[in-house]
Amino acid sequence: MNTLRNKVQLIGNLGNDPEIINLESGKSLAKFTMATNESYTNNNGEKITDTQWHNIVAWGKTAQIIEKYVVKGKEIAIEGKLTSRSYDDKEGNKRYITEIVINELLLLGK
Amino acid sequence: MNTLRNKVQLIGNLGNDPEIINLESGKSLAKFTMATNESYTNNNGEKITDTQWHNIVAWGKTAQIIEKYVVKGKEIAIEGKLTSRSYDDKEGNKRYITEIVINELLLLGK
Amino acid sequence: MNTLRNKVQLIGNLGNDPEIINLESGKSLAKFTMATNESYTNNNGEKITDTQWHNIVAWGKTAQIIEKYVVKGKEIAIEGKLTSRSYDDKEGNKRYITEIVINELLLLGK
Amino acid sequence: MNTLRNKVQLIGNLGNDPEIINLESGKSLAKFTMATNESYTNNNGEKITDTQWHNIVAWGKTAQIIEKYVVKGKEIAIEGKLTSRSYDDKEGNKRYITEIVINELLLLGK
DNA sequence: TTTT
DNA sequence: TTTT
Repeated sequence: MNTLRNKVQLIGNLGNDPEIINLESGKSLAKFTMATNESYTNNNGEKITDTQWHNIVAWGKTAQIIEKYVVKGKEIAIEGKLTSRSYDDKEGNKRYITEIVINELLLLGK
Repeated sequence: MNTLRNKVQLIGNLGNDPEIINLESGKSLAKFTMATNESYTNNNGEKITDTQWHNIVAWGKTAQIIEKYVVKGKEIAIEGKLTSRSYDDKEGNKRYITEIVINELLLLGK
Repeated sequence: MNTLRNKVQLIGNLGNDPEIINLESGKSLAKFTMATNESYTNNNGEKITDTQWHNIVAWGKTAQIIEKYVVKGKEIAIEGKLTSRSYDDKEGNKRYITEIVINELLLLGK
Repeated sequence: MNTLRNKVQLIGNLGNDPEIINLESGKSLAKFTMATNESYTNNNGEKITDTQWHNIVAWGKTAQIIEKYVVKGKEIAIEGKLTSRSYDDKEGNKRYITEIVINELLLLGK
């Protein structure tokens, strides 16, 4: 609900195998990183590739589909919500991380 | 080009007046933060408001429109690209920041 | 589900008051038309306004929100699915109609 | 410009080879139909497939890419604008057609 | 760290 | 730090 206010859509490839976490509550969680690749020719006629890496999180039924079908290198399309949170690192410093929480997943490629 | 691979859409309000930066190259740049608000009722019947804050960047003509018409509190819709970059902070630590670079802007409210 | 394959997003205004239909099954249905306005300057320097009209349909809880809060002229944002169907008109000719079935609704303006 | 107000995103397959039209003005135009497939299990436990067919139009450089790389059956992702227009059929009756004019094209599959 |  |  209210996904019209905060929506991210990415098409790209996984950089690693998903990490599956089974919480004590019985819920499961999948985490992985995903690359989006854009290539274009700049003003100097050079071919540029811009790769962006994204932190992805999925819950529940989507996490289970990911556990079953999604591996490192796989091409997927996702839609989700952009979220940021802070945590304290080992040295006690406040760190910020931005993650996309998946609403919908599409398996591409083959 | 290739915006289908990396697309963010947000509808929300500015948390501060945009910072306008005129680069030596003649290009201008606008930076601000934007909140997206989601409210829902949780399993305990409590009304929850989840506010996410986003770092927004705009270049060129869009930066000029922002300079003219967009102020703290203003409601806008944007579409852009999700980007992350690292920089070194004052203590020399590597820091990461995630920003949305605007492709398109819509002024809402009045 | 599977909304990534067929998604329409519109921001615009209602052309008429929504028609609310209460089906015998107990379900309710809202129907209305909605305009999207685009204005631009063409190659001859003339200011052009292109208005597109869309047939919108909503079911269930969304239909009830529309019945309560949405009237002719109101500005809304919607996300939905693009559908086409055929029917026979009064003269017995096959006619085709394209409609957007709402997944999500946002009330704009005030 | 102003694509935030009227945006369609489809992922699916071509139902026919694109028709390429070279206008006297020197512009080229590509036309084809595209299916989006949704499958789900209904309340009676039956597996349902809902296929929607869409009329697609592309101009200029996108039409040239389509001419080169896109054939019947090919999987593509598109983003475009929802438009409707009327024309008179052979019997002189006013007919309406809804088309999606492509802004952006992505070739999927292989 | 992916992919084309 | 916004807004409803």
